[in-house]
Order: sequence, then structure tokens, then C-alpha cells
Amino acid sequence: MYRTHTCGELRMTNKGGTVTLAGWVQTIRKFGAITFVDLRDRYGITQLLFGEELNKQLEENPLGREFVLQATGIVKERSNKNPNIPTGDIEISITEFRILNKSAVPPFTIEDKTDGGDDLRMKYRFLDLRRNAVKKNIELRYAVNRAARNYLHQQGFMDIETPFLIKSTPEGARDFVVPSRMNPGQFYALPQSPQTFKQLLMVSGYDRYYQIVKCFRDEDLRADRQPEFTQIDCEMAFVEQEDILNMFEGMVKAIFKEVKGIDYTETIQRMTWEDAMWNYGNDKPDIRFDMKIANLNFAQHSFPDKLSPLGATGAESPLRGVGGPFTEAETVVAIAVPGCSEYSRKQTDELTEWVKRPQIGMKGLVFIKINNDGTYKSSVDKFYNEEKLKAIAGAASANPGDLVLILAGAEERTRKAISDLRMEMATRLGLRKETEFKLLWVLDFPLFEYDEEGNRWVARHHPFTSPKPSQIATMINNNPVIDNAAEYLEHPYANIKANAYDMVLNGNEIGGGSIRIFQRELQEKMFAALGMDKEEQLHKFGFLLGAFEYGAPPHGGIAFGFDRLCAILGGSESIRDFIAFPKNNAGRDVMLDAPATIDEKQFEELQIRLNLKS
RNA sequence: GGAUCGGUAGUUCAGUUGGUUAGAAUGCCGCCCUGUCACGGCGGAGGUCGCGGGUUCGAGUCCCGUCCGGUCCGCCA
Repeated sequence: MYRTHTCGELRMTNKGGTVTLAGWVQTIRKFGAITFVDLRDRYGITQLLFGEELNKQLEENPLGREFVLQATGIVKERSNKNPNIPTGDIEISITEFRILNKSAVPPFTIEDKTDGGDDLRMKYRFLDLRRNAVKKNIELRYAVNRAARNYLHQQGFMDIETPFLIKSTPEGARDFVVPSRMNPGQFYALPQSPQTFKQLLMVSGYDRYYQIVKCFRDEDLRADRQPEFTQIDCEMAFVEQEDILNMFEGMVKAIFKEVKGIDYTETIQRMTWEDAMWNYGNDKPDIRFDMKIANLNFAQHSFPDKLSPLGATGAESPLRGVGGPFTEAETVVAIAVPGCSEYSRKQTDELTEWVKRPQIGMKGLVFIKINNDGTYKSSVDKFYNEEKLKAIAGAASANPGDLVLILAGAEERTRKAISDLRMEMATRLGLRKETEFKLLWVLDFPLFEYDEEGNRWVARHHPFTSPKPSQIATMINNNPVIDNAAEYLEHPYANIKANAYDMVLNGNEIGGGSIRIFQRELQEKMFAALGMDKEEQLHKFGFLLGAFEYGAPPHGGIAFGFDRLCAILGGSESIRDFIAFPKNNAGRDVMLDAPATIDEKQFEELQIRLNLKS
């Protein structure tokens, strides 16, 4: 037996007992005739005391950091207690010990605040994972996993595995492909999600399915995006949108309760996609703070989607007919930043530089300070008198003490920029507390988006998403095939809303799903709208269309980004620290040094020859 | 595909206008120390300044290229 206890469990109640511990040497503190060693394992740290006799043995078998040590001794009360660790009241007076394995000097310190940089930590990830800070994240991940499984199991969901070697269907993201040795020249694709399989399971009658499953997308990475990532993938039959929303509100609340001890009792807010875009400039608003976007040159509340003509100057706009810098702008938007009217020239200049960065891409920033005494000071004083400034500030719902920030330019870019600026100001004002959680459903997405590059429709969610029930007839009764690009704006499909929903947590999309199409005719219309002719439909999705012929029930589902959910619950922007072995931003595993070339023999077996461009 | 920041001791970083022998902290090694827990004291070792080329009397520093890493845009149904 290697150990009787872990390094985290001994207390004063164990005093006098003889115990054996095994773990890693965290620190060695030598004092002439005695030596203290902190021994660490997954469960904690316990102080070992090597007295005079043992100390001599230590000189013959010196310890080093991260040595694997087994030590037996008697639990004693410390004369100087350490209140900072749970085992701080006791120490083990060692009677015998054994070095189970030596360790090279680690390239960075195994401590909460390590001296190692990201690159090095990834290369030695097995050492990084020993650190408490990372271990806590991995533990949190398991807790979220357990909470989700428990909830779904209680609700009657079945975990059913779906295949990883499937067929490439180049809709949406790029597929990772795997060559088939037994079928030379042919390739499997790794699934971007188990979407079609879970729909087939609904046809098969497994009416509540879930899987915590790896998905693969061969796209560029970000701090919150990995090429292989994990989803909590769910599907239900005989449900409407409302059923799904209720079921998965329950799951997220259960996760909050289990993992964070938070009773999220309030009703989860709901918002249409139009309202989200109009008021927050994006489809995943952070509603922990207000700072809504004021639309200064639109007459009425009707955010046109990408397919509609934009930029009409509204009759009620405070900017109407006054000239100044906004005359030419397609879109003029503003936010009122609370309590920032005292910003100095230096600070407003810095903000101006911030919005001019290439990532934001604005030409400039207009501001109006509303001083606490009710006077106005702006960067456009020469264009607008106080009355006009007051009108603009009023349109932005600004109060004395606020700083109104105004951006103008092309619709899409400007709306994204004001959204980014809103988030940035909230971060600076400390309004994005990582301990505060606010959930939101975003509903009623457009079913289609017009892709200018390809001059075609693309599915905003995915091609299996059903339109709103009231709009199914519109879809069936209109011809989806379009020749002329201009017609996309006028086509009846442009206004169809999807029966789709996203769950948003603190400004992050953590889950998304839809009620699916389950009739062959409608699914064919959908594929046709996306530019697939009959032959292509059958080749790519014949199995699904066929299945719809055999009694497909109405169904819908949702998938949660498991890694991202864990990161947010752990208070982090980056998902990498919540994945045991993540990839870097070039998609490389720096520990394995993968991807890598393969042997000539493997190429031969696959009958593949490289023909690299560079 | 593009933008941007970085690469100097094992590690994290500093290094001024291009100018003597490239520094600090930490880690590592040695000696001292019986109550530490960020132990302390004394001493020591440790550098192809990512790589290649150029400018210059002289390059860690300036220029070009390249590799590696971070962040972002495009992309991510």
C-alpha cells in the first residue's frame, strides 16, 4: 500500500495516528538539524517534519522539487500553525521515507502564480496541470459535466454515441478529413456536430437524446475557439420551442446550483434578435449593464436585417437637417457612459485612438460631456449649439455626469464598433464582474442570410432549422431559386424568421439550437434555397430526406459550448485553461508537436502523394 | 489570407541616442542555520541577445527576410 491518507485530509482529530502519505515535493525548508517538506497531491498539501535522525538520511538521499516521495510518520500538532492551508494545524513527524522517483528541475515553478509563460506551460502541460490554479479549472469542468449529466438523466435523456468518421458536407465550417485506407482516394470527415445523427435518432424514437461530445472544425482559432471542442448536444421529439427553452433553462440553472452554489431563480430574459441588434449592436448582448445603443438617425424602431435597404435619415432624428460631421453617414449611433463626463482630453484622445485601431476601424469618435451642472462640452461644438447637443444627449438617454460617445459610418461596421465600444467602456468601469451571471435567450433569428461573396442564401443557423410555423407556407409557396442578386432584398424569404434560439451568458453565446424541419418537402425547399439542386441534395443528405419519409416526428434541440460555459463559470475569457490538453492559436499541440508528417509507408498504404504548393 | 505585439540567463523581465566586461528578480549549485511555511544569511555557476542577411569603425539596439509565440480581423452553418 502506497498511502493511508491523502495530503489534503489530515486534521487535529488524526493526532497521534501513524500515517503514510505519497505525493510530490512542493518545497524543502532546511534548518540545520531539521527539515520541513511540503508534500503535495491532488487533494492538498501536508507538512512533513524530518527530525535529527531522518535529516541525516536526507543528506544521503537528497530531495528536490517534484520528487515523488512516500513518507510514514506520526501526526503531531504543530507548535506554529499555518492558518492558510486546511492541514495547517498538523504536521507528520517522519519515521521512514522512500523516494519513489526523482524529478528533473521543472522549467517553471509549480505554484498558483507560476513564473512560466504560456508557451512553456503548454509544452510541459503535464506539469502545468499539477498547479492548483489549473487543477481547479479541470475540477470545475468535471463538475459542470456531472451536473449536466445528472439533470439530463433525471429528465429521461439517453446518452447515445454517434460516429466520428462520417461524410464531408461542406456547408458551414471546413471539415477535418481522414483518408480511408480500405477505400483509396476516399475520405471520412470528422463531425462539426452530431446534428444529422441526433435527428435520425428522433426518427428512430429515442425522443430524448444527449451527448457530451467532441466536435471538430477546421477553422482559425481564437482565445475561445479550438479546432476540437466539446458540446453538450441535445435533441427532443414532440416539442415546440417553448418546451426546449424551459427544459434547458432548467439544465443551466441546475449547473449554476451544483457548480457555483447559485440559485438562479429569476426568469431568464428573452429578447428578439432584432431588439438585440438594435439596442446592443450584436446578437449576444451582455445585459449585466444597461448602456443601450441610441440610434440617432433612424426614425422608428425597426432594425432592418442585412437584406433591406439601410440608412434612411428619420424624421425624428435629432441630427436631421443640421449638417455637421454626420451628414454623410449611413448610421449614427451613441452610448451614454455613466459618470464619465470628467474624462480628460488625454482620456478622450485615447478612446479616439482605440476606435481608430484596425480591429474597430472607425474614422473618429465624437463625444458630448454632460457636466454635473447641466452644461455641455463636446468635440463638435462648432457644429452644434447647446440646444442641439441637448437633443442628441436626450436621444441617447444621457444624464448629467454622463459621457455620450457617438460613432458614425457604414451600417454593419459602425454597429459592431459601438457594440465593441460599449463592452470596452463597461470593462473599464468594472461593470463586467466575473462573479455576476446574467442569462438571456435571443429569439427569432432570420432564417437566411445573404452571402455577398457567393451571391446566395446561407442558413443563419443551419439548413435543418425550421421557419416560424406561421411562415412555413411562405417557404413552401415561393420559388427559392434566384438569378438576379438584387432580388434577394425583395424575396419573400428575406423576412422569414427561424424557430431558433441562442442562450447568452454575460455577452457570450453558450448555446444555440432550433426546432428542426421534419417534412421532406420543406427540407427540400430549404436545400434548394441554399443553392443545392436535387441531385446534390440526394448525394449529400439523401439519408436524411429518406428518413423523413418514414414517420419523422416533430423535433428540436440545442447544443451548448461546454468549454466556453466552463470558462465563463470559472471567470475566464480563454477556454484553453479549461481543457486538459489544448491546442495553440495555430492549431498545434506544442507538447506532442502535432500535427506532423507521416511515414512514407503510411502514404503508400493510403495511396496518397503529397503535392504541396509552397 | 491580413493586421498587430512580443522573442535577451532554466524562468519572468529591464537594457536610454548604436559605444567599455549585457543587468535584476526568481530558480539552480555550495556552505551556515532546530519552527519554517514567499524561511533567512553568505558565496557561486549560468547568455550564439530566436535564426539568416544588411547598414556601420562599432548592432541586443537600425533595416530586410525568416521562424516561433500572443491577440485580433476575415473565417467559425
